[in-house]
Amino acid sequence: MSAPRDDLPAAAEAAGRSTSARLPAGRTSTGRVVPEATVARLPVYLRSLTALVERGVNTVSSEELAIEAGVNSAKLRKDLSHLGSYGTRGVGYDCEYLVYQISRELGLAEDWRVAIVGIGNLGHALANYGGFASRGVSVVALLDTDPEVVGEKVAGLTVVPMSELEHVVADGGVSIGVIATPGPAAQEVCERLVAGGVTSILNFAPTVLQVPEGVVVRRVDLSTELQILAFHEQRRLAERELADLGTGRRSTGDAAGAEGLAGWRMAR
Amino acid sequence: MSAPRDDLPAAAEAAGRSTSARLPAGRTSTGRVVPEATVARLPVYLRSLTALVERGVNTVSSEELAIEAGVNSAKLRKDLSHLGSYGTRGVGYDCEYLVYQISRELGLAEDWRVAIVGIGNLGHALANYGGFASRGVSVVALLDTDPEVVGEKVAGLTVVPMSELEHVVADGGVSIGVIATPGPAAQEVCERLVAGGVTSILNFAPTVLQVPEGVVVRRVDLSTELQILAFHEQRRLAERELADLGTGRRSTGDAAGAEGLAGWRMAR
DNA sequence: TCGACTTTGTGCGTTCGTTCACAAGTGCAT
DNA sequence: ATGCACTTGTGAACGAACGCACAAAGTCGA
Repeated sequence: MSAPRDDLPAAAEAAGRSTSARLPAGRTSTGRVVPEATVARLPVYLRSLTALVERGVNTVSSEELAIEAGVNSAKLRKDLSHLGSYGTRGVGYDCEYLVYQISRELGLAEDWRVAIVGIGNLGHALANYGGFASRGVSVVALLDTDPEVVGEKVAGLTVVPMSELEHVVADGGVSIGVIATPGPAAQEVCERLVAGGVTSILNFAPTVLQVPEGVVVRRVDLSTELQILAFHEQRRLAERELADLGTGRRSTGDAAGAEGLAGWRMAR
Repeated sequence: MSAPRDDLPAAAEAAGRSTSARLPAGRTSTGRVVPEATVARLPVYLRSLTALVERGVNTVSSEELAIEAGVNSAKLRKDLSHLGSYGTRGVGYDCEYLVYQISRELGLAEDWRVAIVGIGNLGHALANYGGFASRGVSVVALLDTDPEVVGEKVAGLTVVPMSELEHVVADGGVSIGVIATPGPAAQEVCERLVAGGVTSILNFAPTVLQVPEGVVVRRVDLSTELQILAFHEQRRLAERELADLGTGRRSTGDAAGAEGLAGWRMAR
């Protein structure tokens, strides 16, 4: 049977806390260094794991979880090894325990408060998105300039006017700001968020924000994503043409066709 | 004058990742190879450049453009050098010409057709997003299951029922699909899109899609992004606590406060 | 207790990406 | 012309990330 590590919510302290004097950027509470690339994948693993738990799965091997998460199994193991040795050789990983450990690593034990600025369609979508409400992150404020929108109830919260921004952010203990405004407004909103004490920003506006040192910004840009896809489309097209020129029909073009379809669901 | 620019910690990796099999790093029409990391930044440069053009700027140096785009100038130059030698030493780059070259490289000369599946709040937001309508990418179909939504006019298009999917995609020459459905529906939608001939997918659902070889998937996941920010918040918190332990209260917290604000706008 | 089998954790070579630093080119003033 | 100020393009060093392959560590059945 799987290793019964029953130190779930309790042993957060026992686990790490080497509390050595120096902790240069990059170290976590456990003193380990978690590479950025790994951090970016942890949420994916977390989601796959919670899905498994809900399906009643107790234990999962790196191979299975890797398929679920769409990564290489060696990479998965290395990623997890950065958090500690939480697997059991010959068995795999205890799903629930791993969920707990990854959550802890990501800082989802605390409850980070989020304010969303700009309650258009996107802002609505974000506010209503139940996905993160569940753990670690809770939306506590919605703001907009439009008098039509202000006062409206969205996802159980009342939209407040932009003039309240600093107030709401500072008093509400908000540390993460989400910008879903049109591009031109983004920089100013950003500055006001930071002034209110926000130190992390998720920016959906098509703008590169200028922020003071110490503030982390992540940008999500729809048209950027589409343009990257366009690039790949074009490249594929060029390759196909080139291939056709040569042997008639070999290589990549087919992969997207019938042949590839046969095996595409092997994972599951 | 310390640089106020904050290097985005994870910019390169960020949200999207290609699920498809190793595409042999893109060759351009000229036979050059453009690294993925560069491709991911080109849209940002493109946006900065078009903004400059609109402001009436003719020429820009790598240093200026780099600030605008939030990257290191050496990186910018190397990125651009992958497209060819389009700059003039001692002068800089001709904005309009560079816009043209980057557009061409990204494949925005062609007009890629996009279908959006799932017209909830997010789907609405995407459909109405004017940003990409302008160049290279045009939304030609909206689909949803909900009879309430089907028939509705959004952004000048009528929402059609999901049963039409393969038909609309195949006949409409759609090569890029955007999935904005709830998680559970995503995999099936994906399969049907591919069956209709889509070879690139932008997935907003919280799911890892299984696709046949040759199909490129980029994933944009809100809660993933927030969890990454939570990680950084936590790390910063830990560091601050540790710093306070040492010298009383000269903490990094101040950096986000008044002190940092002084210089943060120098770029502009 | 033993041996066959499974799966983790990681050392290592490779590839990819970033940054530095500077030679080579360009325009301008003199 | 000549020299100066400026900026590109890139070689080279560095660093991060990937993935293979395997020893170590565990399980399970007899």
